[in-house]
Amino acid sequence: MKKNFVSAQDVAALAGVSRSAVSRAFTPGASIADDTRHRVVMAANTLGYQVNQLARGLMVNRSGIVCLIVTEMDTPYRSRLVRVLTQALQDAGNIAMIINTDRSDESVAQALQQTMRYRADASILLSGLPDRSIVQRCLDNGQRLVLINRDDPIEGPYRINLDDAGAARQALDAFLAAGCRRLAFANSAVGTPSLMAREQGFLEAAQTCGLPVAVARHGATLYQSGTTLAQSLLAGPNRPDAIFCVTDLIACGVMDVARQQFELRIPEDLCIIGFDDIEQASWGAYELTSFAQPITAIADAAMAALADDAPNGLTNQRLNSPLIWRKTVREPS
Amino acid sequence: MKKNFVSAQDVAALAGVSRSAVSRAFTPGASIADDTRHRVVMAANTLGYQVNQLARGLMVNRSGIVCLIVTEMDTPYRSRLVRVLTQALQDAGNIAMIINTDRSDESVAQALQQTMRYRADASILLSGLPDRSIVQRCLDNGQRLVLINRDDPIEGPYRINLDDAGAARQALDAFLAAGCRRLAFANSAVGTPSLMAREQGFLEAAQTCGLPVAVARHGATLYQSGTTLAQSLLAGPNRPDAIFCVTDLIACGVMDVARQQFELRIPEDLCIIGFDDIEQASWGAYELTSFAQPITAIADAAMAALADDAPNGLTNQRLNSPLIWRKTVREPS
DNA sequence: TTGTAAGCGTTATCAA
DNA sequence: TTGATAACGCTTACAA
Repeated sequence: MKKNFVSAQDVAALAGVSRSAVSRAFTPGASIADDTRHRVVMAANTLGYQVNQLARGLMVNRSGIVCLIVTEMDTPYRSRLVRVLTQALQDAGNIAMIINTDRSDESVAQALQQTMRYRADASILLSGLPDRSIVQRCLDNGQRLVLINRDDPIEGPYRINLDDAGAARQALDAFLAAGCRRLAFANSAVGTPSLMAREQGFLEAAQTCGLPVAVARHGATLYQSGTTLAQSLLAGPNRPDAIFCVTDLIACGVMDVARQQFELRIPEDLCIIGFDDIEQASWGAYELTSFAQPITAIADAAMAALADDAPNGLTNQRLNSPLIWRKTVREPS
Repeated sequence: MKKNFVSAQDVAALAGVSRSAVSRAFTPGASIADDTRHRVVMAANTLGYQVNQLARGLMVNRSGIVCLIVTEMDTPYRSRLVRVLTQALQDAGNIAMIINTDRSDESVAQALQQTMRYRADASILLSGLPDRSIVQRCLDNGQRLVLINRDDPIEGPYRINLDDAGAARQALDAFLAAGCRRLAFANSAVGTPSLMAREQGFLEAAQTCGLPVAVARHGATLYQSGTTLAQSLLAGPNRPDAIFCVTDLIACGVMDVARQQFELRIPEDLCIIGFDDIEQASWGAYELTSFAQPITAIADAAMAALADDAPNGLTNQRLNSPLIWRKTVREPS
């Protein structure tokens, strides 16, 4: 039989006060005499009492729980975002629940239902987007919804996005300044809005300059996809001298086969730009020039969206991802 | 004013039944007529009702919440473990809460208090260990406690550990077979029990063979520490020809400076073994021979410890980490 | 099989 | 400032 936790009742008995006094002792700004609060706290400590947030949430209609719904959270960028978000939530007095999903809308819908069962104050979606009806249901029940890097045209939730197209243009400029003319784009096959926005932006910018772009799409957004993408891009007749990779993970894969299999020097023979600025981008083996995800800004925006007095003007934030120059693009001479 | 969620009351009213009927409709194996259950479910669907787990937890004295207490969760090994654990919890019908800590016992103690406030059924500590009194308090309140890779001699919690010393011996054997004689050990300065067990095991095994080991300790268990460790180990007069790195992250740092700064060939001039088998270990730039964390076995053991009928014999599991041969150690010829 | 009523551990309201 | 009492949304005897 499972033991019960210590309750306010127990504390009240030991301290010789009513249970409301115990409640007040743990409510900031409640009207209670210093003396009684002291007695209650003493009793609570000897008993090891902790306020039951489940019961408290029932009363105040606010659980303090925020749900993070995430795919592939063991990926460098994703895990860093999760860490920063959970930390920010903690600092704000909330607590994070994590639900893993695959990319299917159905699994995200299930996650959102779970979120509602625990009466989470808010859900933050790091990937995936379910049916509009379930989104609406969350909203109807008073749950906040924050979408990160989901550029879908959906009304209601707060949305935090990057200027992917702008970054893509900047990447093109960097390549042109380095003297590159045979351009390529290495994408995964998942087709997420933000990923496609990077491709689209790069293609359009190149078109403006009258330059063609070889684009390849393959697999998940992982290192392994980078290796096979490099094989198809570099084996062709008109070998590119610049590849914009939709993600650092892919860029690392591209670099490794470019060097080891095709014996290319980077950046002399081939320039590379990635996206995310994961930790490995700064490692000696890569020194990858990459656009940095503004993780803290994203977390700040998310926390602002969760604040009680969140203004309506913020419902669609677009943040910039600065280009971090390292050694995979020749500097303009 | 925050909106309320739909309650069983609302559903009962719409379905024309009592609230207990609603409760029964969502309790597996409850005695209820098919017809009424159907009516209730219909009503629940149109209203978007989800059982309130907070209130439910209050009644059944079981929240379904399991807390993961973790340091540096954006590290490759850690994030993979968190992903697998959260997934396993989900599959078992539980839900994961995440609390970040620094390594201080105080912050872990605070995390455990938070865990108790949410009446988590169990807490899983991936790092850090607080005062025995707070541990005891969790246990007293009926909360399960699982410690992963914490080799502390503490009674009560379930403990899941690796055979670090055995792995260290195996590493030594591999180096010896490769013809290495000038041994080194690259450790971080954090001094976690499992990290120290690897060092200790390596030193003792080497001593048995009468071989000295140069050991260096520095910084956190991160890539950057590997780079500075390599600098101090490789710059000396009697340059090692084999380095056992306490962690893959450190091994990657060591490899990058060994190659780029000291122009050493791996494994011809220098053999390296790591620990964890993180994803990057398999990347083309490293191809690191490393001991694999048995992540799924760890998760399975943790889930077994959380099961209602968890036997007592399991309280101290020790798992093996197989050596994954890649290309940083010369094969015995 | 069903509804009524009590109880879970809180906070909020209202007298005292 | 304090204690009694009524919610909160659920489950679970107990009767019907």
